[in-house]
Amino acid sequence: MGHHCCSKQKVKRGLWSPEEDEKLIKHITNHGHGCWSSVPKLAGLQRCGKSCRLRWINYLRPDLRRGSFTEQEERTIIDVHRILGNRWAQIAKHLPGRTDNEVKNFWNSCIKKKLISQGLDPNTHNLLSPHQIPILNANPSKNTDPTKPVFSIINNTSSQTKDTKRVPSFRPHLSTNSNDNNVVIHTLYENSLSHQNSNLNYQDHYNLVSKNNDVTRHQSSTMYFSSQPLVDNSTKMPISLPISSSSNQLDFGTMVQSWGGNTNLGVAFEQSRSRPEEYQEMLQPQTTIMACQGNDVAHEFGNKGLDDMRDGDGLTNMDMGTFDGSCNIDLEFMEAALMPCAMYTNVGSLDQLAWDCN
DNA sequence: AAAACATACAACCGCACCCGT
DNA sequence: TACGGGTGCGGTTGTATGTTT
Repeated sequence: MGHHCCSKQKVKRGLWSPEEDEKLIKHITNHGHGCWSSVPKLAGLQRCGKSCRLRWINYLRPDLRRGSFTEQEERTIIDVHRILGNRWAQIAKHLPGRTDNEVKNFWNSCIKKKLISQGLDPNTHNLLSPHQIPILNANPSKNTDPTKPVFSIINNTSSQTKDTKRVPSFRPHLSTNSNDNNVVIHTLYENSLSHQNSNLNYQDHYNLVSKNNDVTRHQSSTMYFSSQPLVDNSTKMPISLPISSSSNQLDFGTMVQSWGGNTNLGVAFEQSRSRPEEYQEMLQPQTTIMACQGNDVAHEFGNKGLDDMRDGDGLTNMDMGTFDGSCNIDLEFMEAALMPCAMYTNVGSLDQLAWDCN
């Protein structure tokens, strides 16, 4: 069956031969394409106009840039895709000489897998949802091949009962109040999330805290924080933010404040002082962010986790890159708690970390 | 060496939109 | 307003090539 536009014609399909290419190039070079449906007849081709157009646009056009994508192009694709989604033609406009088809193929064959291996959902660019949690290799020090992803995707659905299946139900509940430290607390959602792995069980709400009300980018760590509404009212799911990342460091900064108790712990961080000079001014005032959650998980995170990260200068340094394997943070908790706060992290660098998941 | 499998990319298909009649 | 042709777009399929078993 041919295309609608040429269903009455006897047309050739499949790969183009060099002779056909030559005919098409010659015709368009001399006469332009004009009306595509008339091109095959004028060029002496047994093809439909649609096929000619596609061949010209995607392959024969002289201004096409052939060859593999550069890192810069890849970054551009990811950044624009985060904003536009699968609008390949729009994305391709940001890449001179590239076609929508080329971008789409590159995305599907390469970028998509790369994002998944980094624990990111290629559709939303957020961390993968809890039931798709990418489990960090229990002993990453054994993973010496830098080309291999540090995550593998495990679908836990079958091992979970209906009651404990971790399907977050987000109910936007935006409110703002301040504590004595002038830290603005935004309660983003109430999240009925039940988690019974590792004998942990919590059902609480999460908060996002920042000292300023703007979307803030934690430059040196590629972690992102926002005090803007982060829930899409129609889908009730977190909104992804159009932020690009360039660093592959994971640097939480320094903990400067904590408050609350076992049921509502807040942890505030000061940006790492190791961030590049050029960002010092841009990121003022010092960003303070937190993960806030409840029950045992908070306790575990707040006490054991931070203590284990204490370094020699007496401060609780959260530079994840310095972990030596003694840290006992519950990765699942981290994701569950941080993702609803719309924190984005380039987890590709997590191969620097050594976790003791036991 | 050959079969099976995986990957990349070219091409196709169906649909939606625009525009002229 | 309805209709039809032309075009563009995104999803999907097909195929050549590379890799593994």
